[in-house]
Amino acid sequence: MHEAVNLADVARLAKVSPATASRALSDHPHVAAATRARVWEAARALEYVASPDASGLARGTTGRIAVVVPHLARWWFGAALEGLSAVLREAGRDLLLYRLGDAEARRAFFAELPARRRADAVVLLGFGVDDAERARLERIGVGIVSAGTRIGRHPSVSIDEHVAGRQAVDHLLHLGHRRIGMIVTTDPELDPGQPEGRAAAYRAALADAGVAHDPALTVTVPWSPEGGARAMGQLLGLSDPPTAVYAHTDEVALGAVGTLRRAGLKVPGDVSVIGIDDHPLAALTDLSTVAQPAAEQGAAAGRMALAALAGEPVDPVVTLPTRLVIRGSTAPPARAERGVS
Amino acid sequence: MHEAVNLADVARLAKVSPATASRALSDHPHVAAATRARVWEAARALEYVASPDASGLARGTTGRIAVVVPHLARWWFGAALEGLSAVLREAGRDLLLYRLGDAEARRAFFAELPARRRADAVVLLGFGVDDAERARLERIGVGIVSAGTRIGRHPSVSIDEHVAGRQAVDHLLHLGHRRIGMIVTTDPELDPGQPEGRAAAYRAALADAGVAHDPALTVTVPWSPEGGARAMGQLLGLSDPPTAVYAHTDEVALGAVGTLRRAGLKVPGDVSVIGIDDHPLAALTDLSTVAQPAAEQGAAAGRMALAALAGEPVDPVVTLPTRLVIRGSTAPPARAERGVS
DNA sequence: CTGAAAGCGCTAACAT
DNA sequence: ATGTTAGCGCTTTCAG
Repeated sequence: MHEAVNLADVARLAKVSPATASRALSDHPHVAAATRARVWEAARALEYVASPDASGLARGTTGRIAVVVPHLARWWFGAALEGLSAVLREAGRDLLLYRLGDAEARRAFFAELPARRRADAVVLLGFGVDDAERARLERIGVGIVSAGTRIGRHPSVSIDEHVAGRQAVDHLLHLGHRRIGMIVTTDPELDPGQPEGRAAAYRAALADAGVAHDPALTVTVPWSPEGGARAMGQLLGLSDPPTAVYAHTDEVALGAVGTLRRAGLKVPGDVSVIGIDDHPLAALTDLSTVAQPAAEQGAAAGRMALAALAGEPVDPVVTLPTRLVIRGSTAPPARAERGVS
Repeated sequence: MHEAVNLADVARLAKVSPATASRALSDHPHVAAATRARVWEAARALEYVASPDASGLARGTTGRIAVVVPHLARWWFGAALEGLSAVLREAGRDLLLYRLGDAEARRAFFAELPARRRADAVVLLGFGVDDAERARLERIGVGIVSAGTRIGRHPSVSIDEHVAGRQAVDHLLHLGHRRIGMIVTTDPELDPGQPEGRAAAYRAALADAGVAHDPALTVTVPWSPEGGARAMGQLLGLSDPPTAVYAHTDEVALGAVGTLRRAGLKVPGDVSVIGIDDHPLAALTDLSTVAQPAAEQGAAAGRMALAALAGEPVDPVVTLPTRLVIRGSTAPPARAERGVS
């Protein structure tokens, strides 16, 4: 626990002024090579680590990026955060994590703007904000970027929800399914636009295939694997149950598969199931899905934030591709009921 | 993006000196109630948020806690981080997140001590460090606490790995299983003590039950659900395969279940499977397991760090309880092969 | 109870 | 190329 060593100590040991030491350590031009070497050597010897607070104060920046997330224990968020943290680490920026747990934490965050003066930029991961919240956020006075959702006109990365939904539903249609159920999951904390896009894709795909839309086949439940299980139960209770089910996320799809198994039904023999995400357990449980690059979205958001800080131009909207991954949970319906396309 | 407002602005508006404004805002004694109210009102009007860097510089603290994790996309880490972040938020501390991805990132972290001067305490989540790393860490000069592993003599929270392992294996033994396989998962990034404890429990449980230890029944694979799948394949290839399998984590257990299903075997009819964790998907897939409180471990670590900062006494070792959760993946062996206990 | 002044550790003109 | 001088925004003695 030896006492903190300052720039002054380094300067003294290197026999230069603090100013020169500072210049040498921050690789400024106009520093004699020999001097620079002497200073670095002194710094190394003393295990000197500059105080970012002090240099930030003097320079007017913090060296930190604030990252705001609504969840941490869900796959997408963890993966996105991994991508983001790797990019920030590479750039030598610190990551300040703000988790908006319940409604109260969320209200407090936007009311108290804790990120103010603490970060050079704010990255929002996977959740939308209302106009009032956006206004508050903008008062923090730093750049804003987001991944997985759009925040006003600020730069953002995400997938095309509509395309992802079409990839999933079109796959089921191609297999010959005509009676396709959809499990919509809502999460008050999340981006309201996400379920919308994925649900609209379902309706559009059915319409394009000439399949009549049956509202009974759409079940909405709050986000959670248990929700998926319950929703599947409801679909099975229908007088004419679906031969295939499209869930908005893999975790929910896995819940549905669980219910089917317990009901003694075969997947995909009796019912096909597809999700969206390509959660690590999807590969394991042989779940067909639409893969989305979560870590890449986080990384791209990080790069955009860094670019904005560097004054470089930033794409306002980056869309990353999704990919249909066909595994063993989807197959043609047992008795092919080909529609009159 | 209105210009940053400083303490000086607040002081001016409240017609007091910056010193008094500072005292009033930090709820010091010896400030007239009227003055205090005037200052707070001014601060509110200007949406003043103090610069933690400046006040930290002056006061000698940072208001931040550094949290170091080896992974983010795995359940335990996300959950622990959630518990930790909630506690820190409550206490008004900021959370600085350091993720040690690959070996290079890890080396850099310990070599460059980026947490130095940036945080008032360091919390290590779920991984052990070697002596050299610990020495470096201690040079950061702030308190250290850990969850999920022990770091020298620093305070830590965790479960009793040995007890957790016994709960799982004893359950299988109680059901009448005598030929029990174990899937050990190693992760170079993680605490080497963890697999040790869980594996030792297996051997001890078998010994106590008078079951001879067959080395062929222990398979070691690197951490990953796929690892679990492969390991199960190997166990199935044995001339006398196990009737039950104990996996060190649920994610791995689920991989094993996948392999069994693909092989056309029934769980638990043909083979019982149990894991450790109580991962959210365990409930869903009806996996028996030993539940461990991940979020609580993170929260406890946070509280310990805060207590240490406050100069309060801190328990050096906190052990949280685990709990056997019996679900549908475990049952008595088909042909009960009672041992000669 | 309040103000003036010094300083936290560093950087950025401004000199030389 | 290097040293000197001001602060960055806040807290904190030390005086009143």
